[in-house]
This record gives sequence, C-alpha cells and structure tokens, in this order.
Amino acid sequence: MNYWLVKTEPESYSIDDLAREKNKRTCWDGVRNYQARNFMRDDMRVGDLVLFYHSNANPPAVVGVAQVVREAYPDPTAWDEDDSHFDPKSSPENPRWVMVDLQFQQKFSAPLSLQSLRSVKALQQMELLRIGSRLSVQPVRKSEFETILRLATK
DNA sequence: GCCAACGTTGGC
DNA sequence: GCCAACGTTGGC
Repeated sequence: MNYWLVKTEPESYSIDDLAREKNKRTCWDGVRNYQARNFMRDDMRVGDLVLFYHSNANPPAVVGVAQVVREAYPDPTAWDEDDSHFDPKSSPENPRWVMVDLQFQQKFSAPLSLQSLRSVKALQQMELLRIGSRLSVQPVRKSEFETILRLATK
C-alpha cells in the first residue's frame, strides 16, 4: 500500500466538502502538473491512504485522511472550455490529464499545522516541508503517515 | 498583497 | 536544447 498527500485550497474545496459528498466521495479533477499526474496515473492504487492538506489556509494544515477508491481515468474538465482547468491540448480521443476518486475517511479533531509539523523530527524528509515544494499530489513515506496519524489522535 | 521558488513556453 | 520571459503556487 502507498501513502500520499493531496493539497487543496479549502476556499475552493475543503475536507468538509468531501465529507458532505454523496457516498463521501469525489473525483479529484483539475490536477495540471505532470509530476502529480504521473503519481496518480502510475502509482495510486485502490486502498491507498491520502493525507488531506489545506493550502492557502489559516493555518495551512493537514486536516484529515481520505482513501483512493478508483484508479486513474481521464479528467473531462480538461476538454471543457468553460472549466478553469481547460487545456486545449487534451481531448476525449487523446486525454492528457487524469483523476482518481477519493473517499472521505476521517477529519482530525484538530488540524496539524504546517508550522507544527516542521518541528517534528520524524518528518524532516517530508516533501511537504521542503522549501518551495509545490507538488499538489505527492508521495508520503509509511513512517511519515503513521507519525502524522499518531500526532492527530493524541 | 508580496514575492521566492518553481514549472512551462517559445524564440533562437 | 538552451534559457529568458512569463505564469503559478502557496507561505507569510
């Protein structure tokens, strides 16, 4: 099993939005970064657990956990001219971008702020904490995932 | 709102 | 294929 972290701006889509969805699941569309896409397309598997991160939030924080419930398939928002993530180079015949389905699993009783995570020794290598890290879909080590769960349920 | 750190684009 | 210009991300 693999572990991941996805970023979202809560103003546009928050963990509460996910929890409110029918069946508590949604398609994770709109990813337009090749590295992030490749992680979703090549390595994300049903059952993988995903840390849910609120960026551009106050404070920016890991706020809960979701689970992959469907593996990568074409992202139709890429060929929707009215969508803010429209990409003229993608088409139904030749889709360039993919999405996965995520299902809500839990919301932490208290968010784990970016600042608080920076002081955790076991997380020093985390991609999220790297200066200038912008990847919106990123792998998380098992030990890191477990450390964060432990912090969240303390 | 600023701006540093990235990623992408496109001329050459 | 280099790299300058530009656009975006995201913490602060």
